[in-house]
Amino acid sequence: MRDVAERAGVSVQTVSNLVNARFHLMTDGTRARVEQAMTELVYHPNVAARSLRSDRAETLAFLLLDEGRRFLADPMTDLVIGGIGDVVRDRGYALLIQPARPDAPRPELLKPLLEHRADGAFLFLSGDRGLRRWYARRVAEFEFPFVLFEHIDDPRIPCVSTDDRAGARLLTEHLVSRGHSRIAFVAASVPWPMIEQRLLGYRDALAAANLTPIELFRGDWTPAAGAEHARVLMSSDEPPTVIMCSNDLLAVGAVRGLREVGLNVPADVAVTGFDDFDFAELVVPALTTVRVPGYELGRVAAELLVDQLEGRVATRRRIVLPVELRVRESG
Amino acid sequence: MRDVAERAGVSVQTVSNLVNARFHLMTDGTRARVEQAMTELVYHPNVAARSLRSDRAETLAFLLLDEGRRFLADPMTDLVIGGIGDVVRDRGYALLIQPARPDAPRPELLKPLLEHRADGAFLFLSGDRGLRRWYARRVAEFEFPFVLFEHIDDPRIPCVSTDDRAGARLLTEHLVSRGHSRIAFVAASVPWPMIEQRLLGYRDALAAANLTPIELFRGDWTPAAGAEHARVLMSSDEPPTVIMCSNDLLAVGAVRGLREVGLNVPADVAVTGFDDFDFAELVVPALTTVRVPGYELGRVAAELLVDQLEGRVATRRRIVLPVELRVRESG
DNA sequence: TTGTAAGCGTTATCAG
DNA sequence: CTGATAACGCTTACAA
Repeated sequence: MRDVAERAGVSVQTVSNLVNARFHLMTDGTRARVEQAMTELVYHPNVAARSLRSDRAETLAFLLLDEGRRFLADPMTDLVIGGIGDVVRDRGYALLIQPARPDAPRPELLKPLLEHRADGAFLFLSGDRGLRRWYARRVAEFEFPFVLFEHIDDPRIPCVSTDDRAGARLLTEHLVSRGHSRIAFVAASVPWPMIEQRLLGYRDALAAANLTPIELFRGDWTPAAGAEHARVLMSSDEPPTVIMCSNDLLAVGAVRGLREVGLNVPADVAVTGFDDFDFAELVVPALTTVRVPGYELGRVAAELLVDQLEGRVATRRRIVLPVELRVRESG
Repeated sequence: MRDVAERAGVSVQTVSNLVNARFHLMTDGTRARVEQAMTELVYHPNVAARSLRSDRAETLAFLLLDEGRRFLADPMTDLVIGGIGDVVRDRGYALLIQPARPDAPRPELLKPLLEHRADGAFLFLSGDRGLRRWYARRVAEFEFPFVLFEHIDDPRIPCVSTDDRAGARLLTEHLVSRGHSRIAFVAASVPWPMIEQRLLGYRDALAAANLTPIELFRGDWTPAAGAEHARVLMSSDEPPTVIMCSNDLLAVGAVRGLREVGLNVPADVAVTGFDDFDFAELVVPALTTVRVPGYELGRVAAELLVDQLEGRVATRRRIVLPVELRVRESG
């Protein structure tokens, strides 16, 4: 910066003003000279120095608690990060992704915040509810701006979510209306807020129809796990007539698992998914599922956080996005 | 840091030494006292100050040239980032993702480097070959450590790639051996290094078998584009007997497009993919494709870059990973 | 409108 | 082994 100032024959102060778009503090001639000097020297401000001084990193952190070794393999995570990424880029921030395992309190998850590497955070957490709360409380205690991806009661906490409970209820009601009475719900073993809501919606609808829940929690979110679920359920004494999978990945696996034991979907057993990932309508049979707007969810969360950071008063700090039933061939 | 020093009754220097694991510069007693003070004050070093002083951000940048608005939606990009992410985390670096459009020279792509936000970069570039070279040259000129995801001749440039050309040749030969003589190759309109190699492999095999290429470049990498390709090709005067799609996403779309006009795969027309994404063996019919080790590619690149950064002499600076033919049901 | 000088938290140098 | 001090590049009072 000193070099630029010297070359343009002005003080560093003026260069700084220009970099920070305070154009009213200089003549047009000065501005032009400084700009020329900047281009000639290929000058770029050093962000470390800037954020040391201003205490703002202009970076937001996506803090992810996920047991998978390859978190980017999860389509819902991708959608959410995609939505966040588009917004924060447009608003001039960088995005830092920090994953950790959901099995125990992990200090590294909050490191980007504590080390002043990020100005605020998105909390996309799985695992035990108590542990999730612990992280949220800690971030709140340190007074870091953040947005939580989970609907919780505390009105002081900004949170965004999708209406998974309503979606699951609709889907279950649809299945009941088709005459099904033995409806199984399957999910991976690690809890996720979205999945908890889907389970509640399922139970709501079953209770209303006076049916008995059949619930199975095990494995991860891979098609292989879905196939295994299907095998386990179909070899029980009273096998279900529908396998309601808590996401599309499990569903596509369940379909395959059923086919391998000679069962046809939906003729012999129905299968439903959840999320409506791109492939859901491409597989055979096309999946009946619930569309969850993950990309939008990310966008909304990012807007909420950036507004919060820049001191704008958010109109709403607790947002729930609607979901939509998609009836196709599988159930 | 000053607070920690005061509380422990030592100088800031000693605290700094401890943070930087220079334990031999203090007594065990001092060390224990300082560590206690750090925990009590929940102290975390400020990375901005550290990198200002040391001129190292301990961050690596993934510089991506992709026309898609939602770059994370691409499975190959995800795999590569996943591999990189695992390695850089283990080696103590953060990863910054910076995307830009491949249509023109985009100064923002190199900003993380120029602003000293990152110490080195991964160049995952698409678009015109000349433009790709321009970026690589610029990064090299500034002497930033980097790794290029593309095989190029210049021996000074560290690069990693997969043997797409050989894979495409094998796949084409397989199709020829099944008696096909009208084999079409389809791809999106924006060039990618990997795709260029696949095209070359396809042409190699066709030339060897004395067959005429049928090539179609248009649209993007979505299943919808694949369906459109299929429609265009099948309505031509001499429709092909195989549609060789340059990735699995197009292939799954092509299968669907064919079904919609009443054609059966592989009975009426064969379809092949490329990459072997997770869904390739789950769709119906299961895709014949070529397995490209994207995750491994990312890992290898990250190891190369970190070694380079930390002054270790790389054993090899130009790495090509093997691919594998996967013959399934579709072709 | 422009210039001067202090200070952000850390690390490196050098003296005790 | 420990402590004082300067410097990294920038922003922001405040002075000219």
